[in-house]
Amino acid sequence: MSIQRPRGTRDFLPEDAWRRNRIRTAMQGTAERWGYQEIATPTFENLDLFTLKSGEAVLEEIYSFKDKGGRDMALRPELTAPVMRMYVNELQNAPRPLRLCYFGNCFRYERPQKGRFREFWQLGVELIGARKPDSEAEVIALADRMIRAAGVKGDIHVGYLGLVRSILAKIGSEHRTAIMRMIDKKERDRLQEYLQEIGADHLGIMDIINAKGRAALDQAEAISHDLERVKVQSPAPAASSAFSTSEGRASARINREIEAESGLNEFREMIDLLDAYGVDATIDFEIVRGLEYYSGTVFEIYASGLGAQRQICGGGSYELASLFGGAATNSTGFGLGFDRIMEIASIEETRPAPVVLVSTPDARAAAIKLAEKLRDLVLAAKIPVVLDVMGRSEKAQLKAANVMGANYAVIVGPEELASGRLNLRDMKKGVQEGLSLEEIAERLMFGS
RNA sequence: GCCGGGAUGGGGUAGUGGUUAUCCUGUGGGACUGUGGAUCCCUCAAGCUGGGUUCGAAUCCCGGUCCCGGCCCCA
Repeated sequence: MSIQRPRGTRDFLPEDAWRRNRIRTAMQGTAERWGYQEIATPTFENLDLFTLKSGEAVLEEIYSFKDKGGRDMALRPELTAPVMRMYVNELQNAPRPLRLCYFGNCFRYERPQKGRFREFWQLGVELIGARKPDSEAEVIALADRMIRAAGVKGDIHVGYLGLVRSILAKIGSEHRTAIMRMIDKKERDRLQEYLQEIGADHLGIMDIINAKGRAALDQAEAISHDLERVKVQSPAPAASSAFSTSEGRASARINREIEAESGLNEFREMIDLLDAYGVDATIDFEIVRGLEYYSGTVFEIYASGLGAQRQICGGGSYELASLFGGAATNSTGFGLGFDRIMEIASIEETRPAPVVLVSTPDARAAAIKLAEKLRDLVLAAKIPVVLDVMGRSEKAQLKAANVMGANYAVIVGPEELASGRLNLRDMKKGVQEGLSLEEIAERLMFGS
């Protein structure tokens, strides 16, 4: 019995690995052309980093362990927290804004299913320390372009937490988490009942989440305007005093209130900027992305063809730097589910076929040197040049070349070495021709 | 954590209680000592795992592992 690979992990065979690399390069190249610089963080971090950001509840799904020094460590379950930790540790004095991108494996102890694995890859960007509407529009537009670079079409839904939060500020704080949760879960009926029970059904929450697109924005503004005349229900603590910086280790999920100003004008500004980028996005206040460190615009992108796990991207503006001990800094970013992208990515390219250098035993040493030279000559086209290492007959070498998918073989024996003209064999046409190594390289790269 | 369907050479498969475990593909070699793909021959190589039932289990039953799909969750 051989050893099996761990549950929820995958092996990537040469074809898979090549495809993954192509698509990763296409998407990351897009980010780099927008000025985002790649960074990398450790595969494991102190466990606290993640419980601080996401709460103790994540412990159930985190790969955590004690190292030999007794420290609590965790395989990273996501990349935003490590990136922000890195920012706080060593980039707080870097010129603003910071445009960072990353690609890395993450780990979650979950039940595998379509588009969900225990080791998975996230590709994302963070834009740190810039003005919100501009940052948000740029980041959403970039997400759109990166997905397109992979040949994927997604539906972008953009929401805004400020409005819902400002409505919630008028409701007793004990109801807020439950309401946010029901919105996120799309439990319309229960939400409606709940709002009626607590006498908050006149505040417009249902109207907001039911409206979609431009109409939603107009509706939001009307509701926001009405809201100014609504009295705050008790008990309603002042929004900003609930979070005490002296308790810096509190989870972002608990006891942490982001200012509840509606800020709808900034959201509208951001939407107008998105138009300038030519991004087709649906305004959707139902997107709330549960966690409290999100501070304004949030967005998600969905694609079809993925079964139950349709979301391929999620992001928004947030403030995490202060949670990790830095100065409060606005950031906007997103993470893309790379494995889900791979499921639906369309690329037409095929990898370059190898060239096989076939030699007789007495020409082997010369063939090695010729192969080296030929690799340099065809470097730009990334054409692999391979030699036989099986001690095979010339016939068997050609057979192997055929199996490998080679379009050309270069045949080297005593006669070719004596004349300096190597035999370039076209494997498709079955014809061959005596040429110099340089001529062969030309032929391989540019055809005949 | 829950529900359903699965697991036979490297890949794809047949076999519903007794077979030297089927076939295709693949691997390496050969027929063919300087020229590939055809054909033929040889070779390599398999019932997830642990129990149970039985004279006898790949086959029936139970536990586990892993895979596929869904629920929960999704930072």
